[in-house]
Amino acid sequence: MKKPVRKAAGKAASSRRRTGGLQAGSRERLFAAAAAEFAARGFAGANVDRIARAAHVNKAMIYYHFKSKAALYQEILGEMFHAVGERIRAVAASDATPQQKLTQFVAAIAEAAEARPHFPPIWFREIAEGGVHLGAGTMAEVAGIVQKLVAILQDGTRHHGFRKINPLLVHGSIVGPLLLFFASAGVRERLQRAGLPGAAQFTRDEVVAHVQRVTLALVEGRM
Amino acid sequence: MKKPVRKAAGKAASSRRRTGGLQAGSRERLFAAAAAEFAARGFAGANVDRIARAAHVNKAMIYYHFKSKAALYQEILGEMFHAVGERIRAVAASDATPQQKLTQFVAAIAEAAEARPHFPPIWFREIAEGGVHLGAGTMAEVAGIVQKLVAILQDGTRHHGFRKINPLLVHGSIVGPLLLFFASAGVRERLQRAGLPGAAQFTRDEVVAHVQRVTLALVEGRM
DNA sequence: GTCTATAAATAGATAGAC
DNA sequence: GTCTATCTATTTATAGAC
Repeated sequence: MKKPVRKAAGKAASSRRRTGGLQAGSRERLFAAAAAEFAARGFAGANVDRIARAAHVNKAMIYYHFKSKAALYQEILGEMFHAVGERIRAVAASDATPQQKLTQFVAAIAEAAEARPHFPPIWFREIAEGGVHLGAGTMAEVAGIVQKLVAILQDGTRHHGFRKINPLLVHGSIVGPLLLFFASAGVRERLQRAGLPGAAQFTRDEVVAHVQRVTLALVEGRM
Repeated sequence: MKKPVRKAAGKAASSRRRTGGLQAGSRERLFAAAAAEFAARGFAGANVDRIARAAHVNKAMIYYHFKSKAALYQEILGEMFHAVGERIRAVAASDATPQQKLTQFVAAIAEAAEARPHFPPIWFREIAEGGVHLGAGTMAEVAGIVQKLVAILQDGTRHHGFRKINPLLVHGSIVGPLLLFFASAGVRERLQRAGLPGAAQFTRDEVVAHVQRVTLALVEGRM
């Protein structure tokens, strides 16, 4: 329960840079394999042996660099939300209009989901689990992302004629459909085979454009 | 893998009716406890001992009436989707206008989620897992639910001036936000404490009304 | 049908050699 | 830092008494 000290001194600069002490490519392989495992099977269902094998990393090595399976999972969660946050902050910091920022906000979420395909299912699972694995830092990151959306909407309401609307509703209408789309490829594939034509055959672009239209209509009072 | 024969003859009518062979209240308690466990911990994380204890049912009894933990889970999934399907079929069968049916469709999903609070998280997890636990019957039920929406939209397009729109997009814009809302109470509570005011304080009614507005705007071409 | 006790397998975590 | 071997706890599932 004690925050691990970030092994400060006594370590000369080595060839690896900020890889958490792991060999250069190992951390990437480990995170990729672990993310896939957590996405497919959930935290409890994930198997460290399997992760180690898939990442070509020794299992004891994982436990040497991470306190536990939970710690590894939390680092992955943190890294994922940090990546999303980076994109969102870039959008919010630009000098675009609030309308443009909203459109970009939607695109940024979609791009983050595509860059890390395991993020949507993991996030779905974490929501289902009540967020119990989210550390304080990651919670702050998530809150910060939503805050950026709140700020865009506030700016829009004050200076660009946006309708007053609960930002959380806008957030839900953006993130809900997007995550659902990106997380549900497997289920949609099955639904298609179960007799639901078209379930597996609509594209990422259609969905993004659709969510963008809905978002703009929401703030422009067309509903 | 062989469909279990529905234990036909040789069993005189007993005092219990269609409880799957379990004592009258037991099946309800078992399903409730199991749903809570699967929702909170996922399929792999769910513990049959814990389920048995919470339901005041003997564990061996569970294995006597269900083939395995997976079979129990699948029955719960099936029961949940059947309940949703019943509501949706009632909506679709009415003689309301397509607009009214859409509004009722949204309300029906919300009511189903409230009647079975563990359904949204379980559905999120199942989506994340690629739907691997969905039997053919349940898949058909899910497909049927979406089909009802497709039919409402078709009727609307043909005879009520609805804009032509991919029904799956409409579906995503209904189900995504609704499930997200109902499944995320825990996370929103935590987000609120992490400094996101209002995250935990918007009501079911707001969300339902919002999704209803979005849905109507979608088909009426206001976006 | 219902229970107790337990078999059998799985998987998180670590000791200790190198 | 990295590995093999293993300890230990957990947990699905069932045998067998009643």
